[in-house]
Amino acid sequence: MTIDPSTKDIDDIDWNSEDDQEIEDTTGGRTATSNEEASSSSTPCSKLIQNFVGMGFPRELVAKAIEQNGEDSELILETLLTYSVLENSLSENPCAISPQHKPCLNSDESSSGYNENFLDDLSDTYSWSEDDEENADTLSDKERRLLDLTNMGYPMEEASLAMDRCGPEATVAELIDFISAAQVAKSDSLYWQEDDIKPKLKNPSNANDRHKRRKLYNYELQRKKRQTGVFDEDNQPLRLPKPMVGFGVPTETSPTFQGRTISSEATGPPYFYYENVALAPKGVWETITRHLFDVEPEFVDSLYFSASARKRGYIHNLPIENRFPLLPLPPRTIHEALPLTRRWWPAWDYRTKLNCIQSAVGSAKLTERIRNALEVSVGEPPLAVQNYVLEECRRWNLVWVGLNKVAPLEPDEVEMLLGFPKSHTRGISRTDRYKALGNSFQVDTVAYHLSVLKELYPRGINVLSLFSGIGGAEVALHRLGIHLKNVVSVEKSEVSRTVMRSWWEQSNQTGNLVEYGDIEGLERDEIKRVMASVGGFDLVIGGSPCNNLSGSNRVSRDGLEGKESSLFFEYVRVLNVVKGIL
DNA sequence: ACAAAGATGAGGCGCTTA
DNA sequence: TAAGCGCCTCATCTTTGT
Repeated sequence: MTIDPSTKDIDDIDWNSEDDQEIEDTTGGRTATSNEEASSSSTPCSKLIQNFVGMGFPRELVAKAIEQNGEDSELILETLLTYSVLENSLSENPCAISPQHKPCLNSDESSSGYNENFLDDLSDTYSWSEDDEENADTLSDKERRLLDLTNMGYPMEEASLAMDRCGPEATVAELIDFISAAQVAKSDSLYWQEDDIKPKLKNPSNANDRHKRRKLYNYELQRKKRQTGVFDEDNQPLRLPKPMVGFGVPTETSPTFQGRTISSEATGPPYFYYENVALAPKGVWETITRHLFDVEPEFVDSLYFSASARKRGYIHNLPIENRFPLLPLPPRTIHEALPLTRRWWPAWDYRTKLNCIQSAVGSAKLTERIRNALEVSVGEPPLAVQNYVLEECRRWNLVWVGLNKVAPLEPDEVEMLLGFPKSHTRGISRTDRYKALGNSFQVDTVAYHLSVLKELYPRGINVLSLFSGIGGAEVALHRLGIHLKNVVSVEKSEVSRTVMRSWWEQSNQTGNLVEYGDIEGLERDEIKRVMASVGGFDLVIGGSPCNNLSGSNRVSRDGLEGKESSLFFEYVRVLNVVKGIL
């Protein structure tokens, strides 16, 4: 362990001036809500069904809603209203029924393609009486106002959020004002527009096929449900959201969510941020969540920030409002990120995004094998050859660098795709560079989540960085323009520590860097001592080893109890020590 | 010794089809 | 519903070459 009291000049980083590209995520929606009365859901309550059927909802929908929500009448109602809103927004022009506030900001242009796709085919699937008000006297006051708003054409999620934010006494007019304000802040791009690599749902040719439409309808509902990142309290398997955008990404329309509630036990400071692979074996994320104060994981695929995919789960107690991305926004297609490949890219290789960057790369021999396979034919190769080449390209993330020549990404290119400065890992062996980079954060993704700290700590922060690797967290904070007062870094690999220290010096840091090698040897007294010396920690950040969780591991994918991945519990231990001392 | 190449599937999910 | 298919995955270990 060493302390480096650097006394360099103020660095000349181009602080991205304020929140230029700030995207706000105040759109309505709902997070997981506990259904207190769901315990006896095995007996479908016919009275309950009658009640909702009496309101004008189709019986089959009511049954389905009960199936989904148990017997919590409020949840059932919300689900049914969601069906209703979906129905209304599809069967007619949503804006046409909107009041002066124009609630559907992004439906004018962008949703048209969406509708054309398949949703308009759902329009006449179900019908129920339009005048729900007739039955409104059986509803609570809250439910009635919710109905009012949805009948005006406001999305259910936004109406619900507005009611929660504005309190029980708010008038409908006030609620409308809130919703409108939220919508103004909303991005107008739609996530299904651009980057849906392979749209799985085709336009059903027979629009009258009721059964097919039902399937699509259910699919859409499930999608909406997954978007909220529902985490069932009964230890139900945790489902990954699709699209995997967590609480929102800058480049896509945010999923609807309703803020979130974090237990007092989990509330910062200190803020904590934990990361690992999204596609871990079953039960792993449930366990991780349980040990991190039951905070719901945020699953994000970095392909929304980069030209390469990276599906990761993040658990943190940071605010999720007023995030902003690093600028400039990085290229998000292969052609933009690697323009020189365009010239050689064959039309039959329709990849626009790279797969996840891993720690091993394809060999030069493979490049030769592929070249040989391609050179036997002039012009477009036979389908079998295409398939072989594409398979290898996908498996090894190869790009076209010459005629009939594919190659793995260069370390510099990997650095760029992951958001690191060019040559960040220069000076270590090529193999080590690939390995260290493959184990690292995607900087833009993490920075987006951490961006909320800039406002909270305008004078800089103290960071405890566990499993630092090559310093993804530090680079992210630095690029955000957050001054690093003290960084206490714990990293086992000497090679990675070298990269980190080298970056620290080259980026003219004015704070202190304290390095440890072994997290297991970092005991309570030492933590206490170092905290006293730096003045406590504002952020505890780290991604614990994924070795035993990653699907790529064919030898020892042993889950959280695996040799390396069990170090997750060291993260928990150290975090709790820090919380205890603070 | 060091670096590159090759061999080594399971598991999970989305989606389609029977 | 269930079975089947396509796709992807922060990797490890041994062998070979320099």
